[in-house]
Amino acid sequence: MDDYAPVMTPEDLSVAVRECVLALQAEGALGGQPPAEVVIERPKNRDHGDYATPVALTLAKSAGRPPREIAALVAARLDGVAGVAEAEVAGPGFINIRLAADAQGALAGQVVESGADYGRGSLLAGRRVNVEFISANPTGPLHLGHTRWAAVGDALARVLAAAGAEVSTEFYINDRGVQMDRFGASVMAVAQGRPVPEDGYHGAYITDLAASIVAEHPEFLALPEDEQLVAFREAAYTLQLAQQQQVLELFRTHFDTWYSERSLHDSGAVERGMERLREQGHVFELDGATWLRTTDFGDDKDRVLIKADGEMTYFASDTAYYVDKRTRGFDTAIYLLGADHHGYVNRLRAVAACAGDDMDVSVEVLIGQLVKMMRDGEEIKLSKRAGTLITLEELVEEVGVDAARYSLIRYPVDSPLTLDLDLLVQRTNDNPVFYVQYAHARIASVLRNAAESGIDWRTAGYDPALLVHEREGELLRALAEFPAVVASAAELREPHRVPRYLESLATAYHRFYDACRVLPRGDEPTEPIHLARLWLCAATRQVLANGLTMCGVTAPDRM
RNA sequence: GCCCCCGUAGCUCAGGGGAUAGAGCGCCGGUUUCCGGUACCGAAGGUCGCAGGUUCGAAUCCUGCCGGGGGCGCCA
Repeated sequence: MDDYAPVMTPEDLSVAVRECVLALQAEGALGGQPPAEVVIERPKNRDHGDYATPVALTLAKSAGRPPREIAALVAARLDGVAGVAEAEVAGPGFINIRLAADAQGALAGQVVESGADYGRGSLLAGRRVNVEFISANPTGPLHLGHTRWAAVGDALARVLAAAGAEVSTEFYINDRGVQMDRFGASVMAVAQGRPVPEDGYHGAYITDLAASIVAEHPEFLALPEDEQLVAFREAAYTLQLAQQQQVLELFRTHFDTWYSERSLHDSGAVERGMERLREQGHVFELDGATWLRTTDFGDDKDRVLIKADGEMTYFASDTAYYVDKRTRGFDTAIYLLGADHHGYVNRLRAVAACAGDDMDVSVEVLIGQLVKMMRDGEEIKLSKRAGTLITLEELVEEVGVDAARYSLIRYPVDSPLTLDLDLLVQRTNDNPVFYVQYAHARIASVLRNAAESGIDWRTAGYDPALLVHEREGELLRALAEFPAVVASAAELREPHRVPRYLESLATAYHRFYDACRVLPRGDEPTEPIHLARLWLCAATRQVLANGLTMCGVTAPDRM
């Protein structure tokens, strides 16, 4: 495996085409703006070659020549490039390119050698990124609204890391304020055998919390009322937070930092944040309150930091928290928020600007639309009051972690999403996660069979020039796309591109498998083509596994 | 009133300025002596909400309108 032909990936091809253009321009054969980057497409129509580039069309204007003329020049030069079998002008000025079989087939070897690293890149190298998501009150179980973020936030972090960013995930614990007191009061009331206060929390979990706290600390009930409230509040907080953490662990969503709002206040970070804003000159006093002039930076109204009664607003905490993140060395703070928080976008951006940062770089807010659920063809109405709130845990129990995560990640976050529970448990093609996992399991099975037949494909190596079948080419080009998919998913903060890609890769594999026999039949001898196809299988398995891992979904060898 | 999101096949939805707009489901019809048929192939099905604009080129970018969903706090 050390003397196979050099690989020609789409990225390589883009560079090669650009070099052709630059050379022509340097020689004076072609005018116009030197292209910063050359677009390479994978044409849908096979008559248009393996790859195509519209570079001549984009160059035509600045070069002052017809696109087809430019395309002819570039194509002629491209014909001599190693790994390019053919380059021809088509249509209004596209250049259709066909790769040499060995240059395309060599990718399988590269993928297998790269292993888990294939797909990783350096697009975001050097960027320190904080991804904050969920950030629920520790006053109850995580529900469906949090679950989308648990999946998407985690996948986003993995995708950003794959693109080279230094990523840290963070959960902001809202453990301060009246909600906590209401929570504590609710648990205490139940423990005392009294009804929950009108403005309290009503779920059955409150009863469970009260019961386990009383079992552990019967002495709490003897405390004076105010001390008792604190005791129950703190004990319930500890239990509930642990429950959230445990469920998220189960959901394979890992947080590097659990950041307590209390610690933000206790550490003096709030004062430091306030100081930073005063230095920047955007803080002012009015009507006895202290304000931040966020309207200087596109917010529709100024915001109160300290109320006239001297109390900090929630906004003050948010602001200090942002400054704290920056102080901890993050270049970018990404926030994943629900649609009900879209009003926060301009506010957070303005906060960054008020702190002296570039709000287009330092803050990014992703707004997610709501999640609905269906069962038996009918929408499940979710209501806190009616107690039909679905928790993360219940969803996992019903459909499993893989199906839940995959189907939540599969859609752009800014589009509303309806989970069909009946579909998610189906082990059929209708269920995309099974379709992709099945492809992985199928390949694993082929590789197992190869090993059992004593075919040691890995040490035997392969001849990449043998992968000339149409379906082999399709599959190789699909594999070649993966790094660009990961890069764009990271750059655009759109992790859904990964599962969508995996589905197309699974299709390409099934099509290949359907048309190309991998293992020798019966007692046929092992031919070079079998080895080449085994490498192709192994490469596909690797990319499916890498992509599924990026989604936090397992890649099973058997199903 | 102001702000955000959405409008693409019968349904659920992909589609970062490129050639003849795609997938799954559903419907109709096919494919297997042997590697996982939980697969594959084919057919039918579209004024990409409407109207302008930018461009060599628009589902994609811009403006306006129509339709649907969500949101506005000296609350936390």
